Amino acid sequence: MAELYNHHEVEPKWQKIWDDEKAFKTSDDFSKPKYYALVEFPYPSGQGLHVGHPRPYTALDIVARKRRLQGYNVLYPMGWDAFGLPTENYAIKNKIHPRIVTKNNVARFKAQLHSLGYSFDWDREINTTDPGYYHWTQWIFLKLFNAGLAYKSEMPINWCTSCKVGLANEEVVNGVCERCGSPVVRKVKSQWMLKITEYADKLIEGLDSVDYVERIATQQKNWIGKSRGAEVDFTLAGKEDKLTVYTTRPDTLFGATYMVMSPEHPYIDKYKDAISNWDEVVAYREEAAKKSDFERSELAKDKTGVELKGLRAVNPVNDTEIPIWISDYVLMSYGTGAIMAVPAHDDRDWEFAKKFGLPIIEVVGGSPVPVTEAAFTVVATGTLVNSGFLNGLSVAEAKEKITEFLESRKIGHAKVNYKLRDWVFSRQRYWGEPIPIIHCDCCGYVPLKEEDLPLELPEVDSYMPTDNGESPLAAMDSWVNVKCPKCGGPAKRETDTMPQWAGSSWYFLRYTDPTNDKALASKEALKYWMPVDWYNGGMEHTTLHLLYSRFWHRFLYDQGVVPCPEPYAKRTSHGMILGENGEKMSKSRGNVVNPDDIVRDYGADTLRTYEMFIGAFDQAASWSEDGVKGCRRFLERVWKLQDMVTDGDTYSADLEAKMHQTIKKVSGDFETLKYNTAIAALMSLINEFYKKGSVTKAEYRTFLLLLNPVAPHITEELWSLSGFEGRVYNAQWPEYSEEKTIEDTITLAVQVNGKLRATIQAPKDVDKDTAIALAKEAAAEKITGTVVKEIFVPGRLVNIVVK
RNA sequence: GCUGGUGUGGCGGAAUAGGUAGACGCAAGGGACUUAAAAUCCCUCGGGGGCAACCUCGUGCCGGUUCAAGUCCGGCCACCAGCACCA
Repeated sequence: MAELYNHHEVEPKWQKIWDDEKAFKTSDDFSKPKYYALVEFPYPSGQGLHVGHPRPYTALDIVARKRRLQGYNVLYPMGWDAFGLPTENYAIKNKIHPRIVTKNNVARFKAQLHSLGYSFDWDREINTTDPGYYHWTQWIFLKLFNAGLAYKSEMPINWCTSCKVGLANEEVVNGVCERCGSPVVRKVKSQWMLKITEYADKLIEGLDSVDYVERIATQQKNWIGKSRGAEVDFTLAGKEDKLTVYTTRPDTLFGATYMVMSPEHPYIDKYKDAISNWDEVVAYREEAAKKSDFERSELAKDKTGVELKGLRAVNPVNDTEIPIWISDYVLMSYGTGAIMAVPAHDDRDWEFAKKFGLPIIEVVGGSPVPVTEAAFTVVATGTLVNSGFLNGLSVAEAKEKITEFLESRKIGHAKVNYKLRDWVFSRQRYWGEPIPIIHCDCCGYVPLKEEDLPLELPEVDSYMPTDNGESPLAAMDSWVNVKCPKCGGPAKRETDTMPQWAGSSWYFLRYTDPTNDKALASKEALKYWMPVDWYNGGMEHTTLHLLYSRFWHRFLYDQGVVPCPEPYAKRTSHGMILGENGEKMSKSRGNVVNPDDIVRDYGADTLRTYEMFIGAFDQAASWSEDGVKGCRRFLERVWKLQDMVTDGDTYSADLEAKMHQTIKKVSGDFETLKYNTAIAALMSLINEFYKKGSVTKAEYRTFLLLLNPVAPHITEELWSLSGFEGRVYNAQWPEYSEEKTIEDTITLAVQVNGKLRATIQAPKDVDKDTAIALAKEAAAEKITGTVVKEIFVPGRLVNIVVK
């Protein structure tokens, strides 16, 4: 009899052997077929690993391990996204250098990951805070700068009142800081910006060439928010200027009964003298300025606004004079900051018109209710009315015709707009990559020379950010004051640092050649390894990291640095692991599970198995300690299987089909995120072995191989105890034969009028007539009346239809 | 409001292409072993009816297509996620 399964001995033993034997070292042999599996590298926080981390890591570890058994050269790397605010805040609070904090956190994370038995190639470990790494982050920034895609701009930014730092639009969630939950206000600051908008189309088109799960692709498309329409010039009555608007419905131009400008529109000041109710306008404008963008949209229900009395616009298609209003429902940051209002065919304009008693003119017929009752916004049906030369046309035809008309008269043109904004790239913080730019009064912004990279973070006395919005680096005179690389005159360094997203926007490239000091990675390594074959990560990164890194990668492709336009061939996403009570795990809720405790009490293999068995991989799942116990029980049954092994180099006759079915099922499920059913199939198979009380050597061997990617330690131990050759990690993945997955004798369902009445046993290749004859015999009592139809589905059922 | 997704036992969840609903696991109940407990093993486990073989209802709700619907179509409802005055 075998001893009881002791994970305390088995797991560290094999982790050491794998390390010693360099079991998972990625080969530099570029002639072998490659497979690049990637999980998002963690931010090494002070809290240590969370039980959420092992879910994606185990999933791709399974894929990586399986691929190795299938003969691929596998790259499955890990590293640290280590710049960032929490580390800096911790450093400030505890007066420890962020570098030290990072080092300690990384050590803890690494030990935790190691205890889970992941097959990462630790020789390729990277760290974004390493100067040898951020050398190339800065290098990419210089490329962007030289290509005109990085620029400095005075603009209102999202300012987190607690972190004292500017945020990208993507980092503001419901008006508060994504990180700390504090209110975000608008603040005008000079910021480095990246022109991601220039890549909007390429980022949309690129989605067609990759295999992303549907919801990720759609979310990215919605975030980029491409819309097609036209810009139209309205003249200001009695003035030289034109008021240009953007609309997606140029077909409704005849229905424009008033205009609305954003309260920030420059024409308001320009035509101050013409506006007779100036005091009222100023009051409204001040009121609007006080509100954050969030409040403005929160208060969306009730429209407000003020008419600019004395200023009127002329509709270019019918020369009608119409009033101009200002209202905060029109945003300065989208389109032209002004709109033509067509209340009959736009919900917002309709509400505004109703509130202020403005005329509503129907120009698209087909509305189910009069347009005085509700706006008619449907585009698919409807024919133009009250619209001069557009009358009788469909909406689509009218759009085309009016655009031609506007272009021929030079009073408008087709125009595409995006919701995507440029990326605010400055952070007024210490613990980030210094931006390698020098500002010279004569030469402007001058990039550092490539040979002067990396520009290392200097030591400072205090990491405290300042209330005036300057980075702690600004106080370091000796570092700030330099000579201009161009003219040699006195100049100052940029003191803002890069956001955390910088280092993670290209890290997958570095893994291919992590120690290269001549380039971010060699051309050969990039050509061989890229693109990433399978990238899994959190849904929360869809409009942040995932979009940013696609942008950088596409840019690097355009620069000839990387060999393919898209970085990730396949992207999947895992669901969150919730607490036992179904709520998000958090300290305050007291429902946090520490993976260290699970590894200690049940073992790494149990944790891995449980997290894969917990439910559908892409959906949220609640933690259950009882569920963990169930998986441990399964592994103990696996352990005890060693006492049932009998000689036999083949599968036994009664289990042959089941063996082939299981190989097929497990092989397929590991590829399609269905880890839970793969494990269920293995449990089902082991139940068969127990029912028989024995398992042949061949069956046992296959079983261990199939289970190995999920539970690598116990399978490696059992493999070695059974005297199988070598190690599981470099054995071969088992094969199945499609033909053998079908049993010789199958069970057919017998239905009468679609209802199950009996089952029959028949040979697998039974013909229709025999099957029907058997079925009629088995369900004879139920067949009353005339048989009108007989249906035979091979391998499935017989259905007798009687009347 | 818009976009995407999900609704199946006491619970987590299964069910290629429409073809025996509830795999696998958990919990629960009963039994064996034990002085006892834990562990382990065996049995039961969607509702209702029947001693039983069986019958009947049942995959959020209403209708439809089909020999056959958890799966397809039409119309609702609920929940989750993302976006949200983007003209």
